[in-house]
Amino acid sequence: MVPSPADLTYFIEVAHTLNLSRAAERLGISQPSLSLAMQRLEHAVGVPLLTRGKRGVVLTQAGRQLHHHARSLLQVWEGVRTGAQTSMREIRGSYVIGCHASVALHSLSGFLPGLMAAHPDLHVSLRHDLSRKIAADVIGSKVDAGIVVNPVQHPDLIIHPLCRDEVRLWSAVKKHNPSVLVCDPDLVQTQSLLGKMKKAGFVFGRIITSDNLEVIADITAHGGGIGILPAQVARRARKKLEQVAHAPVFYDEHCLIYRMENRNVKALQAINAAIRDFFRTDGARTSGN
Amino acid sequence: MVPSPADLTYFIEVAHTLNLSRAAERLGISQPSLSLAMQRLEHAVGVPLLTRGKRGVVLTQAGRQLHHHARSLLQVWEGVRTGAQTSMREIRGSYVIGCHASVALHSLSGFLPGLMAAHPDLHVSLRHDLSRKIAADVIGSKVDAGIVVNPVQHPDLIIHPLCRDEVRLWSAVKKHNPSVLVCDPDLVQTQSLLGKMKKAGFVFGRIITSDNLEVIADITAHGGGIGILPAQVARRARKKLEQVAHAPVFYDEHCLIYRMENRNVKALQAINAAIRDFFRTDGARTSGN
DNA sequence: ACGGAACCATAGCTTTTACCTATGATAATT
DNA sequence: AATTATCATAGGTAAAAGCTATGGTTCCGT
Repeated sequence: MVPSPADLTYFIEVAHTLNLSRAAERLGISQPSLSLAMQRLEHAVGVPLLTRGKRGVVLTQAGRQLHHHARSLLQVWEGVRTGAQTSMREIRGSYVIGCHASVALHSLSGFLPGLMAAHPDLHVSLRHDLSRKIAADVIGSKVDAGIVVNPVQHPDLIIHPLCRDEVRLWSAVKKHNPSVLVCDPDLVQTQSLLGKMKKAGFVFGRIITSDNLEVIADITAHGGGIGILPAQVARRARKKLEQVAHAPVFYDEHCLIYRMENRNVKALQAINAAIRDFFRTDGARTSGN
Repeated sequence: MVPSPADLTYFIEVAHTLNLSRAAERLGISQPSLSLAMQRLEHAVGVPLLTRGKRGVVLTQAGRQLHHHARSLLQVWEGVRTGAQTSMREIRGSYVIGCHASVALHSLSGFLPGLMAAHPDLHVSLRHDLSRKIAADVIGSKVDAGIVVNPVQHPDLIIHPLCRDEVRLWSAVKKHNPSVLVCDPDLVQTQSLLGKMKKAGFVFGRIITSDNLEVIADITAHGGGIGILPAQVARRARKKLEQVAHAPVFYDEHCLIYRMENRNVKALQAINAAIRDFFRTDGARTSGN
C-alpha cells in the first residue's frame, strides 16, 4: 500500500521533533490525529517506525531509513505534478505528425530539421496515409497534428489553411500516350476529375494506378500517359510536365489540423508555427518562380 | 495540490486500458467513482490528462508524462518500503554500541574487526561511559546495544549474561604503599567495597581517584597503593598484580543489553551473536589460564 | 513522597471525502 | 432506427480523517 503524502510529511516532522505532541502542534493538527497518522504509515510500510516512550518517540532503524528517503520521495511526488504541467507549458514530449507521403516529400524537409534543432526535447514520429485517414486519426487522437488536403469541418478540430494547390491533368512535353491515364484512384480529387471528364466526354482506354504520386509523375514524365497530379508534385517531376489544356481542375487547400484541446500545448504551437512559417515562405518562393 | 496515491494507481490502470468502464471493473470500483477520481486527479495536477471520447479515453501529452512519472513514483516507493523493511531483516544500518572504556579495551578488539569484515553494510559507533549511564542510554534509545555490568532489570530491556568478573583489592607484587587507595569512586563496585571495608575497620590515609581503570592499574602496579580493580583489568596490567588477602570482593556480571523491540533486528542479532561468541571463547581461554 | 506536567493511546463524535446506484446524454454500431 | 457502449451527473450512503475529552504512564520539582 502507498501512504498518503500528507502522512509522509507528518512523519518527517515527527522524525525532526521526536515528539508527537509538539509535531502535531507545528503541523496544525491534533495530537491524536498525528498518532493515528503514524500508525497508518507504519501499517503502510509494514514495520514499526517509532518507538514510543514517555519522553517522546525515537526512530527505529526502519524509521531512520524511511526518514532518509522520505524527502526525495516527496520530491518525486511533486515532480509527478509539475512534470505533467510543464509538458503543456514547454516544448518537449513525443508527438505524431501525419501527412500524405507526397506532402512529406516537399515540405517536411523544409521545417523538420530546424524544428528538431531548436527543441532538443521534442520527439516526432511521422505517419503517412491518405488525407482523409490522417484527418480521421487526428480526430481519433492517434495523430497529434496533420497536414491534410481539404479537411472536413469537425467540432473538435482546429484547421489552419497553409497553401493552395491544383490537381489537374499533366502530360510529358514531347511525346505521350493520350489514351492512358495514370492516377491514384483512392484520391477524392481523382474521382472528382474522372467524374467531370466522363460528363465532358473524355474517354481513356486504360488506367494505370498507383498510390504513390511520385511514381505517377515519373510515369507521366516518361510519356506513359496523362497523369492526374497536384501541381506541386508535377513541378518536382524529374522531367518537365505540361498542363493538359481544356481539362477540369480540382482546387486543393492544404491545411494544418489538430485537436481543439491541444491548442494550448506549447510543443504543438511550435510545430504549428514551424509548418506555417515554411508554407508562407515556400509559397512566396514558388509563386515568385 | 498533491495527487492522492489511490488516484495515481487508478490513473495507471486507466492509462493502460484507455477505457474508464473497463478500468473501473478491473480496479473493483464503479465507473462513476473512477470518473470522479480522474477529475480529482486532473484538478490536482492542474491540466487535462484524458481526452474523453465515446470509444474510451486517450491520454493527453500531460497524461503521458504523468503516466510515466506515476509509475516511477510507485517504483520508488516500493524501493523505499522494502528498504525500510530490510533494514530490520538484513544486517545493515548504523548502530551505536555503548560500554565502559575498560570493557572496550579488553573485548571490542576481539569481535569488532570480524563483525565489520563479515558485514560490509554495518556501521558501528562506540560510546563509552559508566555502565549505569550506558544502561540508561539503552533504555532511552540513545544507544542500541550495551555491554554493561550488573544491569538493573527493566521491562523494556533484554539482558544476556556474558561473563563474570570480580572487583577486589590489588597490590604490586614487590613493594607498595598500603595506606593509599587508588580507585574510581564513581563505580558502585568501589562504593560497595569501601563500605564493607569501613565496617571491617580498614583505614586508608589517602585516596587517589581516576575514572580510568587502566590508569588505576598502572599506578597500583608501580607501587602507588592498593587498587580497586576488576580482575580482568588487573590481569592486563603492565606489571603483575596480586590479590590483597582477606579483603571483600564484589562480583560483577557483564551483560549484553538491548531494548526489547530490537530483538528482531537482524543487525543487532548479529552484533549480539558476535559479542557472546567472543565472551564464550575468551572466557574459556582466560579461565583456562 | 506526592502532585503536577508531559506524553502517547483510546473512545466517541463530527465533518469531510470517497463511493455506489440510478440516470442522463451522446456517439458508434448493427 | 434501435441498440450498445461510453463517460458525466445527481443524490444518498459509507468510510475515513479529524477533533475533543479522557485514560494511563512516567518524569520532575517541590
